[in-house]
Amino acid sequence: MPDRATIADVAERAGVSTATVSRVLSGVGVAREPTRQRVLAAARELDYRPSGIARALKRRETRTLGLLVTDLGNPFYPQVVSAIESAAHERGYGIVLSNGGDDPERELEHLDLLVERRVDGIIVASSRMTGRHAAFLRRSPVPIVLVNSTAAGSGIPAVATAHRRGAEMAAAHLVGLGHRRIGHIGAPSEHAAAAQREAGVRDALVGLPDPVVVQGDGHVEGGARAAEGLIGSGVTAIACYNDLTAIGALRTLRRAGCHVPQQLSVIGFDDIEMAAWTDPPLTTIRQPTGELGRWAVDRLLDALNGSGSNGAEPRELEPELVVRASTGPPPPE
Amino acid sequence: MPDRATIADVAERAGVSTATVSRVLSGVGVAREPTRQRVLAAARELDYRPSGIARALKRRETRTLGLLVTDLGNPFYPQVVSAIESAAHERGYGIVLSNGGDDPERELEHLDLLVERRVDGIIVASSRMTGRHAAFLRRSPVPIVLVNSTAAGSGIPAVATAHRRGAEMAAAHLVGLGHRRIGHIGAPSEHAAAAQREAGVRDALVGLPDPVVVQGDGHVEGGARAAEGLIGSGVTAIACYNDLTAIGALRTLRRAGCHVPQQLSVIGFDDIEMAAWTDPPLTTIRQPTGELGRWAVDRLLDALNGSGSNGAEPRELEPELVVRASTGPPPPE
DNA sequence: TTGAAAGCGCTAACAT
DNA sequence: ATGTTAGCGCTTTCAA
Repeated sequence: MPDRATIADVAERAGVSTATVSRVLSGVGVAREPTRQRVLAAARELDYRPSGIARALKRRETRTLGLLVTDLGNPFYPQVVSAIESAAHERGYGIVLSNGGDDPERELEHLDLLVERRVDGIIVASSRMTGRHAAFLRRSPVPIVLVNSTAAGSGIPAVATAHRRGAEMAAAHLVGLGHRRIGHIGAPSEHAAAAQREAGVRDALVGLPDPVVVQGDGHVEGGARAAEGLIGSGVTAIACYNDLTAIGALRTLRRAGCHVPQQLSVIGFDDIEMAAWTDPPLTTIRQPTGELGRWAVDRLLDALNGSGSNGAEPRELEPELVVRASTGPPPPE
Repeated sequence: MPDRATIADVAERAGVSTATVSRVLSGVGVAREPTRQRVLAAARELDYRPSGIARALKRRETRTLGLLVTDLGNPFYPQVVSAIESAAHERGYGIVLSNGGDDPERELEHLDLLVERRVDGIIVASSRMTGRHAAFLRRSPVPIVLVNSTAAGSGIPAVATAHRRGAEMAAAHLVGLGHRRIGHIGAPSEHAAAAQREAGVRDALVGLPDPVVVQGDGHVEGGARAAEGLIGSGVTAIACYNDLTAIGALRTLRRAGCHVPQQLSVIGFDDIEMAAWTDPPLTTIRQPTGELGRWAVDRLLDALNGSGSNGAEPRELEPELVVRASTGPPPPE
């Protein structure tokens, strides 16, 4: 492959200085029309592509954002990644993807690499958020924003779904259908949203019996196991921590010969794509992934421009109830 | 934020030249131990991180690979992305993610951006591959490798699952169970693997009736619709283009009151995570995503080092039959 | 063993 | 309206 044309090559061919080429191509400053045309022609003929590297070195910004994801295995995250990529792209930013795994050490290493690559900012999308985790994120030499998890008190800006509100909507939906004894399959406390979602369920249950709470693991297996504990507990509906949990619960119930929603209602959280494909299709709370991505990117860019309404409260986005077929009125007594 | 320390700052603090700092930190060349220590200390004290940008400009390589994905909506791709990211990371490369969408125009634009960012090479992961598509990929000024789709005759290196072989394994599994009349739900021909998978099914059916082939769309909806056409066709088993298709088929069959696998067997392809969660859990052909990622990265790096065993045949990787519960013997006559 | 200096390809003052 | 020039932060000859 012949070496790529540089700005000097274009300048020479067009018979102008590199400065002029730069001006014409970046549309900044002015140039007489004939000059402009010559430059454009030369650039085209040489198939010239400006070097983002050289530009980044000069401008001291790469127009690149780091995206650190810990759990691409959860089908919710690809949606978020996709949304973030689109939002960034629209604003002229590229995304360097880092698959953190769940090991903070490894994650620290990834962070370092992102910093060496001189990303302008970093988005961390992860459901789990421990204190240790937050501690080293705070030390980042680059602006960070968290998506869908908050590092309480760390001052790290975050944008998240209104988890508590969403869970309340879920439980309220069940109550509205006539359910009074409600079960909740929760997630371990390192899931940043676990406590809020449980609280939300309780919010909807004022004046009603407390929910029967059992612990899952945020995945299908945990949901399946936890659901066993709920069978015969007298609950007529289960609000699950997330869709994966609900899918597990659905499986257990089916195997136990328990009909959903005739005998028991199940509601999830997230609205991952496959929620529509379960049997019965899952009623759930949709997280606004598109908005989440857009806000995360915008907040980060704000921070870069110093116009940071920084720290402050996490920005909360409203979720939405999606009624499908896994919920219905409780069975008659 | 105070400006990041540069190599000059470190040099000054350690009382040496920048050249020495560079040598010590990149471990190239030699330095007396005391010098080394002083440099290391200075770097640590200043929390120095070399600028990958400046380095890239000098070395003319970014140690970054572009990853162009067209269909993050298909749950198979996150697995591939994850595998590629890990493989690249292990070899010291970062990944710039581009979410192509399915529009070749848009994709071209993404490609351009990757080139401007001076990625060292590009991996394209996409199930669809039209002639037009291949045509512009061939013009890329940067080495490309295709994952799981081949651009026949384009000479673009590719690594893919042995689709034909996999489909044959699927159909052979059904035949082995005693099935003789087999249905196949295919995908539109712009899916690079569609033809091969159909051929594979036929391969396993020598001496048996031809398969009954109906067309899906590679997604759940298409699978569901296509399966309707198969009910009452006399087939006792369905080999599906992929898992999403199979999930759609499962849904249709359940609604039609047709028991799987007692009355009809269903087998998928891909082994996406949720294949294990369907009801019944889906028997399928597992694509070796980890290997796929590793090979793709390695092939690309080979091309970068000129040691390209280039063009040549697409490298084919062996899939694996995963038997779950959606397949069984045909019903007695 | 270490240092001086010349770029890598661009942009942005500053001149003209 | 256009050109000259000084870097951005590194690596890498080449000299000492």
